[in-house]
Amino acid sequence: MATVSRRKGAAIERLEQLCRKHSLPLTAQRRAVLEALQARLDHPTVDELWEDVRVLIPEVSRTTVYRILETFAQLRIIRKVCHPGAVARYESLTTRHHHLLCIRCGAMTDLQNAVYDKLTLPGADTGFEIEDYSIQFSGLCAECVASEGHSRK
Amino acid sequence: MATVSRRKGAAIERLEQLCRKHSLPLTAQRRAVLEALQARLDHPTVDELWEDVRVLIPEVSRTTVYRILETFAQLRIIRKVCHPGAVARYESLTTRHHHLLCIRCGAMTDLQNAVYDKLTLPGADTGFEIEDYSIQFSGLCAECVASEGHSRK
DNA sequence: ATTGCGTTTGCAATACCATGGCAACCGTGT
DNA sequence: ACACGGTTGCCATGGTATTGCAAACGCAAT
Repeated sequence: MATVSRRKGAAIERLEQLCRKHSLPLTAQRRAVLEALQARLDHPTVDELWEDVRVLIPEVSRTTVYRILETFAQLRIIRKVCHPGAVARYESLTTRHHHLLCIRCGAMTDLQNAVYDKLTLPGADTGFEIEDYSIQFSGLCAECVASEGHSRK
Repeated sequence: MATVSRRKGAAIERLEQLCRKHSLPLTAQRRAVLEALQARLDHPTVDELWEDVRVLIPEVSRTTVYRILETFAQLRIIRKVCHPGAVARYESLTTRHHHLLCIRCGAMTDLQNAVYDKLTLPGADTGFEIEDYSIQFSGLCAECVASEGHSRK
């Protein structure tokens, strides 16, 4: 199928490190889930990812994908995306970026702009140990603007 | 401007205006849902709000609460909170604020700090018509820091 | 390479969240 | 007061996420 000639990918190496660190066995399923997620540029749901993983491991269970994604999110290998919809979505950890979210249809797009990447994190007075941030810009996507254009604010 | 008589609550008045504007009947259920949401300072789930509304209208249906919240969110009277959990959460529209989110347990707290309130919105080149934004700071809450303190980063 | 242990996986069943259809009800304008 | 259209409540349905347990697997010691 795919050419295996390419090197391992930095994130897979990182996965090996993290699995060792947390004493987690590095199974074929875990590898496949991470690869499938990193091959995507959007914010797939669990079922979408399941479809991708089945290409690599046809007999993989949906439950397993659920569990692996949850585990990875806990270890901060991937990120569970904040989305107002009722289904869980994930994304691989890439560079810092932000999200454009349509209030009406739920469409979500990435936004990368250095202007927003230099904020200073809140201090310890919040009670939280903040590691990262992401800005959610909310509004209307192009399609919804077109279909809602008359109602003024 | 400071002399705003607190008789009815500004948001209820706003609700009446918006209902008229969109030709929506202003029912007792809609009033109760909005009041219940504004009485809370957190980010309640639909069921949590349903419990509150039942105090005011004992025979209200859970389905109705679902529908009203969805309608209000569409009209931008309230906001559907972005939360990685699988259940929908809402908050009443207040001033611009941001969220501290625990990656581990899902706890969510508001953060209000003028430092983060002066960002310029992305332009039309994004294809979106942005109205507002909110920053999601992600990390560990105090409890989870305590229970995860050994794993070095 | 083999063995043994603890973890993970897969399957099925279950719980839970959210939505849709339909008759009765209620708010609104006349 | 009346009639109309939208809303509500109930029930059923669809879909998502979680749980328990036997079998399979990864990992490390032998």
